[in-house]
Amino acid sequence: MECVIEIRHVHEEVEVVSGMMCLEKEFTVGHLIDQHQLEVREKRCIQGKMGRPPCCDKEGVKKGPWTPEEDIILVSYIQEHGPGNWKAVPAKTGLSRCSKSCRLRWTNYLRPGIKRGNFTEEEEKMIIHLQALLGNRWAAIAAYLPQRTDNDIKNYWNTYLKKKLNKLEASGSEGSLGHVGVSVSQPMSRGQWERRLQTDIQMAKKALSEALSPNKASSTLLAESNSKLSNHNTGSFYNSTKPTQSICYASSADNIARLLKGWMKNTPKASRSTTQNSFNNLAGAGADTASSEGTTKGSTHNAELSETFETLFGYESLESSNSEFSPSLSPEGTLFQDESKPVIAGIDIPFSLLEKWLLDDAGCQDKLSF
DNA sequence: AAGATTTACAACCGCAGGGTA
DNA sequence: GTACCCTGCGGTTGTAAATCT
Repeated sequence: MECVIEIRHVHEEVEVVSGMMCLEKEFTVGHLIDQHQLEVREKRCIQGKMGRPPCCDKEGVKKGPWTPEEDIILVSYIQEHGPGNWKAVPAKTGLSRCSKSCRLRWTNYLRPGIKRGNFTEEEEKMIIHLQALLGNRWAAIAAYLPQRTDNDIKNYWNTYLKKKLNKLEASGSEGSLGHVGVSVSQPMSRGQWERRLQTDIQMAKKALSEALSPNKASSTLLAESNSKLSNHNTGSFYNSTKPTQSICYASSADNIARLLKGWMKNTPKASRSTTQNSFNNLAGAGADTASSEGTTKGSTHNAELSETFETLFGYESLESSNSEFSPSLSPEGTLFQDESKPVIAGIDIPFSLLEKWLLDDAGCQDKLSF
């Protein structure tokens, strides 16, 4: 295929004025892409090697942090085709990323419904409860925290909660976490270990059933979700000293949030309730960032990108966009999380056999009105 | 103020499992 | 049955930002 494209330079980027890239995806006039992307595509055109580069091929596969431009390309592709078939994504988007990287970027960052920022007290409790019950099965744990990714939870556990629990254990204080019966690895005899395990399981069962009770924790959880991120540490149960670092990626999260906001217009009420909150949080966080742009680097770039999003996708046009792209109706069902993820607010919480068994055993069934 | 250290989190890597030809 | 492809998961690493000395 002949590579014919007319462009004009706009600052660091190039704007497609006319023509078509040598990709299956046609970039419309006005589409802004960065110089690097253009070079990559031009190079491939020249080499006649358009198409999918081998996944994880060491050469030609970009690694490291994603740029906002790459995010735009990925999101726009997924907007058109929906998530899935990741193997084809690099080829079809021209991204110099392996399919895995694209999938991870989407599932851990760009996908709608992701809540960023500090974990709430309820979320923290849930993680502790579930980790005690399920171990390091982060995907399973994430299933009970609809707005958090397994990666987020895993990171939070490894960098913060685990240390906090170890500290509490080391100080000999049950502290505020004693009630959850959390196991903290420590040398102990088999007997001690078994007794401890039994206690842990019993307490975790109880704690989990309480945490998952729609009348209690779940409603609280959702209420928490509605609260502003800035209030997270106010009156924290643990009086968390974790520094506020809500949105490190706000410069682009703002843009992504604005883009994705359009999608939510097509989302049915039931699923929107939780997701919209996260968008509000996300957008709000972005707005917060914007409000303090004087101290936020790249704010100008940020503003430009926001414009780019509007230019590219236009919120209004999304009103009539493909309903397939509505998060709750996604083909994969993974726009939020995997399809097995329980709807915390929606009463229907499918438990695994193990969890059911554990909860049944604890006689907590009466607390769970599924 | 500057260097050292810690923290937080995005991203990568390797493996496992499911689907399919 | 099996080889291959694709995806998901959990462990780990790299690095920027924050904090400390």
